[in-house]
Amino acid sequence: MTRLKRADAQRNEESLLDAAASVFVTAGVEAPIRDIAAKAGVGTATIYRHFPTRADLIVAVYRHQVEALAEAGPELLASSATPFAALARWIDGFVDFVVTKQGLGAVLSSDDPCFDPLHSYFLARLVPVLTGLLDAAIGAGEIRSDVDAQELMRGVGGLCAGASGNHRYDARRLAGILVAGLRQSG
Amino acid sequence: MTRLKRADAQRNEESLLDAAASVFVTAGVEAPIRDIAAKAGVGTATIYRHFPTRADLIVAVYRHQVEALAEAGPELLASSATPFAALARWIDGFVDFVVTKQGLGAVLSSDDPCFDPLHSYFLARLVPVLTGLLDAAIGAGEIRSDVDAQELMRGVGGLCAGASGNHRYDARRLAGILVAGLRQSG
DNA sequence: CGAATAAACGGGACAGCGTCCCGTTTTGAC
DNA sequence: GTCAAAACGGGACGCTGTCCCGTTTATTCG
Repeated sequence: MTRLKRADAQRNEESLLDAAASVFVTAGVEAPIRDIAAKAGVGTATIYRHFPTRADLIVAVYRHQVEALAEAGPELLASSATPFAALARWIDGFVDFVVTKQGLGAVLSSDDPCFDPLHSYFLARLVPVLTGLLDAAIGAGEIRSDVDAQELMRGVGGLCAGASGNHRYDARRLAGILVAGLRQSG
Repeated sequence: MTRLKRADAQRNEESLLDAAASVFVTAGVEAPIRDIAAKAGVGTATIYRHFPTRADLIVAVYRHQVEALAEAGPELLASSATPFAALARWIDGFVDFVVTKQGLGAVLSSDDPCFDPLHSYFLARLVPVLTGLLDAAIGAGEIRSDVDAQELMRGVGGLCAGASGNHRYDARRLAGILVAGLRQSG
C-alpha cells in the first residue's frame, strides 16, 4: 500500500477546506488564492500543492452537495408522480445549489481550461443522473427526445450565471421555463 | 458649440475600433488592452482615454449590430405570421449575434461593475424592443404574461455564455426551448 | 508664416493575481 | 537521538488593468 500522508499535511488540508468554504461564501468561488491561504494560516504554495487548480479546491469543497444531488436523481424518480415532475424537481435542486454558491454558475459556463477538472467532475457525476431523468421522461412521452443531458446542464448553469445581483432575476423561474419548453406533444 | 475633436484623435479612435474589432474576433472580447493598443499602433493610455472602460469599447465596436437588432424587432412583428413567431425569430437573431462574439455571452451575464456601461447600453437599447415583442405575444394570448424582458435577455445571454467550445452545445436550440417554454394555455 | 497653447500621445510605474521555486522546518522511522 | 524525506512558507516572476507624466503634435492667433 502507499505511504500514508503526514499528519500535518492532513491537518492543513482540512484547514484549507474550511477556510475555502468560508471564503467562498463571502467572496465567491473566484476569491484570491492568497485570501484562502491566509485564512487557513498557510502559505500559498501549500494550497497549490494540495489542490493544483482552483477547480480541484472547488470540487473538494462542494463534493458532499454534488453527491447528494447525484443521489437525489433516482430518489426523485421513485417518489414523484411522473418522470417529468422528478426532472423538474431535480433541476430546481441543481439551480438552488448553483445559485447559492457565488460565482459557481459563471465558472460552470466558463471554458477556461483552469476549470476543466470541475467540468469533468460535474459531468462525470451528474450527467448520468440527469440522463436517467431525461430518459425516463422521454420514455413516458412527456418531453422531446432530442436533448442531451450535458447540453441541458450547461444551459441551466448559464441561466444561473447572472443570478448574484438581485436584478429582479430569478434563475429558478427561468430554469422552470426552460424545462417547460422540453414538454412536447409527441 | 463644443470644440471639435482633433484630427489625429479622430483617426486614432477609428484605428482603435478597427483593431479592437479584429482582436475581438481572434481573441475574444476580453483580450488584453495592450494587444488592442499594439494592433492599433497606439499606447495603452490612448485606448484608455478614448474608451474609459472595456465595456465602452465593446459597445462602440458592436453598436451597429445592436442597432440593427433593435430595428429588427418592429420589423419582425410586422412581417411574421404571429407575434410569437416574431419573438422566436428575434431571439434567434440575438443568440446568433452573441454567440458569434467570443466571450460576449459571458460578459453579458457577468456582474463585474467594469461591464456596467455594456449592460446599461444593451438594456436601454434592446429591452424596450423585447418588451414590445413580449407584449404583442402576450396580447395575442400566445405566451405567459409573467416574464420580464430584462430577465429573459439575461437568461438568453447566460445560455449563450458557454457556447464557444463545441461541446456539442447549441445555444440557439436551447434558446428555442426556453422560448417554447414561454408558450402557454391561458 | 511662425510661435504659443491646449489637446493628445506613449510608455512606463504601480498594484493585484496566479504560478512556481527554493531554502527551511517538521515529521516519523530507525 | 539522528536523519532523510515530506511538507512548509514566503517571495520571485510574469501578466494584466489602471493611471500618471514628460513629450509630441495639432490648431489658432498675431
